[in-house]
Amino acid sequence: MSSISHDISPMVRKRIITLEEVAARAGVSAGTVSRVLNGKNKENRPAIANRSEHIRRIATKLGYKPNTAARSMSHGRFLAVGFVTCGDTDDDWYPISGLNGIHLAVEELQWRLMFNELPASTIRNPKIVPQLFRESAVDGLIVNLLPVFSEAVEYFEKQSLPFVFLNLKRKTQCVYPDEASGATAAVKFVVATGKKRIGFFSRRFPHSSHYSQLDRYNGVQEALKSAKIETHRHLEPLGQPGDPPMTVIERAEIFLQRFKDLEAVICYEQEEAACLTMAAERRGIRIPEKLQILGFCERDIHGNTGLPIQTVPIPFHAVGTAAIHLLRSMIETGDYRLPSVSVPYATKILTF
Amino acid sequence: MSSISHDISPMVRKRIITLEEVAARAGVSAGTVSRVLNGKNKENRPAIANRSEHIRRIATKLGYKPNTAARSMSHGRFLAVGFVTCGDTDDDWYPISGLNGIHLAVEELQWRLMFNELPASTIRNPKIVPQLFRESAVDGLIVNLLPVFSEAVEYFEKQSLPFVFLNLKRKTQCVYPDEASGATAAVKFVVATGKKRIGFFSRRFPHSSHYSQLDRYNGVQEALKSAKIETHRHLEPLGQPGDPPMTVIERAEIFLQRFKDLEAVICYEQEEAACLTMAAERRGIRIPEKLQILGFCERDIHGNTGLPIQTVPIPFHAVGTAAIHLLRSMIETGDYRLPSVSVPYATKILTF
DNA sequence: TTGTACGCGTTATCAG
DNA sequence: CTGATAACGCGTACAA
Repeated sequence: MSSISHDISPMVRKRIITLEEVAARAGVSAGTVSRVLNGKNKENRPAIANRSEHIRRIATKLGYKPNTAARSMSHGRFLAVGFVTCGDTDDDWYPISGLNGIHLAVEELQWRLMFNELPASTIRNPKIVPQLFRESAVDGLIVNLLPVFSEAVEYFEKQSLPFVFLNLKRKTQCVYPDEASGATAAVKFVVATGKKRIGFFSRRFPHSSHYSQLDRYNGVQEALKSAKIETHRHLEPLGQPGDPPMTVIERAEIFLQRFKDLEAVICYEQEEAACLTMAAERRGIRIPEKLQILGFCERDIHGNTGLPIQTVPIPFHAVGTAAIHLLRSMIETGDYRLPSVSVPYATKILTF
Repeated sequence: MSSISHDISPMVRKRIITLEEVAARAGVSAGTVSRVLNGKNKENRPAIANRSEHIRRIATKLGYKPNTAARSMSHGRFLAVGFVTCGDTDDDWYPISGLNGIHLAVEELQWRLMFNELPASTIRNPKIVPQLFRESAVDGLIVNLLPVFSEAVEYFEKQSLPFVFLNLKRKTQCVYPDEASGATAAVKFVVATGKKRIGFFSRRFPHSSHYSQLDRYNGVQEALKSAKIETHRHLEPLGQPGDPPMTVIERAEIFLQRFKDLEAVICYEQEEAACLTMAAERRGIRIPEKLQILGFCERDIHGNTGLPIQTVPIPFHAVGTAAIHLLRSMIETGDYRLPSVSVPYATKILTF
């Protein structure tokens, strides 16, 4: 069916090359090779520099690669950290850009990054010891476990590894986006385009389930107040407590009916923005001509689609990088309870 | 701002416990503890069973965890594999469900999973040796590198590790979804709802850049033919070769104008489905009442939003699991060129 | 700067 | 079934 289905050509399996073998070929001892390759010699004198260069060339030619397991043993540390997400099918999510940021910082430190999963059911079952804690393989953990964070924090405290939680707002051991700065950026951007009647739309009424819900909401209201613009164009909770949950589109329809004069809406997330757009077009409100819609999102996912939604990019990449830096401090100082870090939004807003 | 900002309680740092220490406490030798914990003793006689139980209890009490680095050294293999994605900012993507499937299979094997990035720029620059290939840390690689796959294949061949490509269709060393089965499932589903005039919409005209474009398109046409339904309700390439690229929404508008009688549309991906939905609503075509829209997607991302798009779930989870099984065969047989595996779609289609 | 020797924690071998 | 011992590959302290 596809036009691409060539064979992949044969592959040569290489034997593992050790320091010892490089040393033998170079006529020196393994210790010397190790020092040269790790730059622990000053190489002042030209004779030495030449010999060292020779050793490096041989190592390259032979395809020598240090064995990280051996290095870990001798070093007494793994020089590796783990990323932990929940892994529950159809429920797992994490920002890939966040993992990119983590990897970037890990690579700079010459560390390695393990990928781990810890389902909610495992956390809740005290009888199960997950893989992650049955063997020791890393020096610390970056944890992305929003669905069950309160239980998760207790759970990780019982372990002996340092850890950093992502996107959780506590006094210590957390790294999270500063939602107030994001809200401010969003409002400034909208105000700069001349809009006066600005709403906030979210799937739920901001409550305590995740800090970003309340922080974005409050941040928007405060920024509007600073700009002397009317606040609180937002829906209260709808329906009775026991009612079947309303879809986001239904809520969006009510929102648009309630606030007929809106010029712009800042949405809690991209999903709300998409639903609101759909609801608006159905009512004949043309987006973005008649109504400007913004959503907070990991990245600009609408490149070249033409979808009329503007994106406030959440700084997950920077969050990931900062998390590794925090974890590194914990590992190297031995103090596992360092204060949390709040990462500001960039002021730039992506456009379509 | 947030209502949640408690302190995290102090943490006790534990020293590393070795086999030797467990052995000392149990009054046996390290070798014995190792054998007992690894179940290499039959434990026939009750006295032995009791002693073994005692050893296990002590190990648990002391919080003994095998050191994976030491185990790797002794075993001569890392018992770990790497997942490789491109990591380019704003361009990186992989199905999280696929990584879930990989992790599941890795965990069952009691292996570990490393997360690696290999930017296109690194692959193209022969002078750079990336982290991934500067040290040896894994027994094999699962590679997800679509943006540059042709160069990537050559690149990996030069290395000494076994590898499996995801979502690439070649004769060997690949695992990918069987798009024909997915197209058939989609068409069957739509036909079962009584639709007769069925279109196919994609951002680009199906070409060779990725096999799934052509395979989904052909699969749909063949399934339609089997169902004795008119085929080829699809746009040819639009515009001239040098023109600025058209947005997906613009293309969707032309599509709807061209095929006015459609009852259902199967879209190449979820993104096309979203854009088509938007374009349709703008023309007053109510979705899904007047037009049924399906899109292929990693998972049902529209849970509870009310967005009227139906999802054909791509079996990435199964692809990930199959990839690990294939890689395992390579590692254990020493044959790195095993035939590729095509993973069928489930027949179930998610609904909203 | 070099070579030697040892330690890291685990598993495998082998004699008892 | 057990204990002693060697081996895995690397880094490094030590003496030269």
